[in-house]
Amino acid sequence: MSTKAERTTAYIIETVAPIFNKLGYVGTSMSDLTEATGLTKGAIYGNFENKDSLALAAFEYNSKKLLAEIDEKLNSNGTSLQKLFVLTNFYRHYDTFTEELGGCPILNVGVDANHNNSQLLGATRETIKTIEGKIALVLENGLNNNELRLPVTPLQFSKQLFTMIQGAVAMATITGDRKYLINTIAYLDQLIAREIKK
Amino acid sequence: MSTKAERTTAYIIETVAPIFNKLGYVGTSMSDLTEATGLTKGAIYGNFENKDSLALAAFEYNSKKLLAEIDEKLNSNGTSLQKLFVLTNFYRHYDTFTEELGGCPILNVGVDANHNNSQLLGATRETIKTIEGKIALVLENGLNNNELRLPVTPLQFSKQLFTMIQGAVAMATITGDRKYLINTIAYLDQLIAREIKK
DNA sequence: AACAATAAATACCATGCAGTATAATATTTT
DNA sequence: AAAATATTATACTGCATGGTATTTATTGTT
Repeated sequence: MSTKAERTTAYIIETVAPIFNKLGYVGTSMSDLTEATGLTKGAIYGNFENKDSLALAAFEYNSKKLLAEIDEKLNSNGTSLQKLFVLTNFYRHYDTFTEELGGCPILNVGVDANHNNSQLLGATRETIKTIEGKIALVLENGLNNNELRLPVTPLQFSKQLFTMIQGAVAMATITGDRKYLINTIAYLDQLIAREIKK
Repeated sequence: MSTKAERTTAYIIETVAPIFNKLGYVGTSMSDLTEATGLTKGAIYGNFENKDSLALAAFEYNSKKLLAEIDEKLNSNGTSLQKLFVLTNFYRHYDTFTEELGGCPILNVGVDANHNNSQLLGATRETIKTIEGKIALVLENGLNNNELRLPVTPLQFSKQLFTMIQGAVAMATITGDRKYLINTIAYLDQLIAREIKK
């Protein structure tokens, strides 16, 4: 069984993660966090060194949730092509998935941290690399199994795919219109079916 | 000739615009602005009611610069298709263009303002609508001149195009890697040449 | 149950924040 | 050039910020 401190640490992180994601690093104040958690600053600073480390833990928490979900989709049963479609289908409803995270962590933290917090920015870049790698792996398997053909390297195609997806995420986030997600995913499904399916 | 106040107002806006764009609304302090402008708070508050109105003016300034550039590209001589290629070429070097703006105003302000400043968010959405409309107009002319065929409405295709572009902008911004721009634009040029050119 | 160790609450810094009233200085206008 | 006006600098609010030292409460151990 876990100790008290471990449990409150976990509680703080999961409570605080969507707030940091929504309001940004500077936009989030310690009082926002004490209010949301119902704890005092003493409790929070007893479990985290400072605001920085808390924000980083919050991002890692959200990042892990996202990566776990993507992993699950890409490890589902079926051919590489089917895995890709499961992934695109996930992103079709990405807005509802990211609701409890406080929005897309990559977009929000990536942009927010860009000129303000190099550590958070680095963590975001790592997450991006990881996702691109995961998709590339599926594509590579598809190549090896003779399921599909690619005009470029697997990693390159993965990056291209992910860029388009994140474009839809950005536009949907900023405009508040999920049609950007729906339409982009529809386009990507077509692209996959026509361009890389063998 | 312009009055003194008008000139300093303009000076403040152009000096302050990239700072707000880089650091975000909450991330930018009045002392950042007095330091950058060399003026005192008295001078700034003599020309702007508060931080909000200054941030809005700063965004409008950046937005206008961007819209003017896009207008110029889309009004260049040549066929609709050529105009599109001039536009994609502009976005290929978008990172250097937005350097003096402090980054892409749509991405930065859109994400930053999302849960923090509804007025700025509204202004960003307006800018997006305007750009999408401008591109759609070119596509419409292309249709009328029998230059191209579209699988969807001009506005829909415009949105799709812009989404992919903004995806590249987002990824390039977050990762600091302009290859995202280059590769996405290369893909879009191909797409335009193969899919919609008649 | 009593004690030791840990965790959380309280009360408090120093500092930076947006914003303002007023004084000083430019700039127009006469 | 002098007077009126508009513009900028100074000095100062009140408040919120991140962070901390210390006290109180809770937990785990003998």
